[in-house]
Amino acid sequence: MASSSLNEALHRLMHAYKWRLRANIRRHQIALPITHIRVLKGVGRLPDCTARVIVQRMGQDKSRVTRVLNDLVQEGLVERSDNPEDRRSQLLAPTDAGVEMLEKVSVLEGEAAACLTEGLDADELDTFLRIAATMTTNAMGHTTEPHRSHKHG
Amino acid sequence: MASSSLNEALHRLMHAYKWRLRANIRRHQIALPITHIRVLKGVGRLPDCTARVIVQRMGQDKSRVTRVLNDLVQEGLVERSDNPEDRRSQLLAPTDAGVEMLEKVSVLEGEAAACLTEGLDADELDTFLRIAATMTTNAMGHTTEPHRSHKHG
DNA sequence: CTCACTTGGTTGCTTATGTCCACTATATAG
DNA sequence: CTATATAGTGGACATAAGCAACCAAGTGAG
Repeated sequence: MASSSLNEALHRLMHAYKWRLRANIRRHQIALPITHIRVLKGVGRLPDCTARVIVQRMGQDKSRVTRVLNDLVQEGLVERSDNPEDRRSQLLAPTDAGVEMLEKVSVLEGEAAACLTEGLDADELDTFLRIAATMTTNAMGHTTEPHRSHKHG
Repeated sequence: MASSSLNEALHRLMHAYKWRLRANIRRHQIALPITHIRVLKGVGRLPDCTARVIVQRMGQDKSRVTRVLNDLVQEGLVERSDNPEDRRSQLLAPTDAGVEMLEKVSVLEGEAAACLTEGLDADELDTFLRIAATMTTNAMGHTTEPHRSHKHG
């Protein structure tokens, strides 16, 4: 039946996709885990990027983002600078090495996407993306919200 | 660019789906992690199930499956029995408690699937499943094989 | 039969990922 | 100023995944 199919299909797809990504990362000799790559991408793409922005865009835990960011700074791929508008936060930007890395990553992801979409036409891909987005929204938005920072009223 | 969209869409979908599943698991007071549930499902569904079968079906690491199975046996949800056809392996079957758990799980997954597919018609869902399956195959089958399971050539 | 090799399973170790909680410092509302 | 919300950090822990070494049992070749 459909429900069970969907669950299994998603699990399989997740696993396969991650597997493919990892394989590509290896082939390209990139020493970064997937999450780090995603965060780096965020930093590179978003203009006035702060940790908060990353957290919101990726739906990840704050502390996780902090740690990943620490790693990226450590590796010289990202730089923090004071945020003139809020002294609690810092602006994030990729270093030259970070930009270089981002180019590699772009290639890598392009390859992964090309691999996955082999045999699919643009129309199908489009449909898939649309449905995936719908499912994502459905999954997130239902019962209680994912993370409403603590409140006590 | 489509490739970037696909990558991000998959990441988001993965995250959202897992999140939804976890929320449902909590609601149903089931004390099993996702992987354990999947393995239990496999054991329940496949007739002459061994660890090897699970490994192949789920594409998971052998060691992981072993450990999960140990947990499930520990919790009294699965039983091992000697495999008359191969003394290296054991046949796996759910206990009564396991069957009971499987029923709960079935409900839970049904709910998750229902949540995800809200607003999608059967046709769209079907398309999604087909494309997801294609992508999974594409992702797995490309460069080097993960493990060439049993021989066929 | 023995020998080499394969296969099913187990264990140890390491990394990656995700979540919860507590805490600091700053911002902002009343 | 006080109370509370927000941005970020770090600790602790649970889950997930992978790799390598290993044992025991099967299998095929000689």
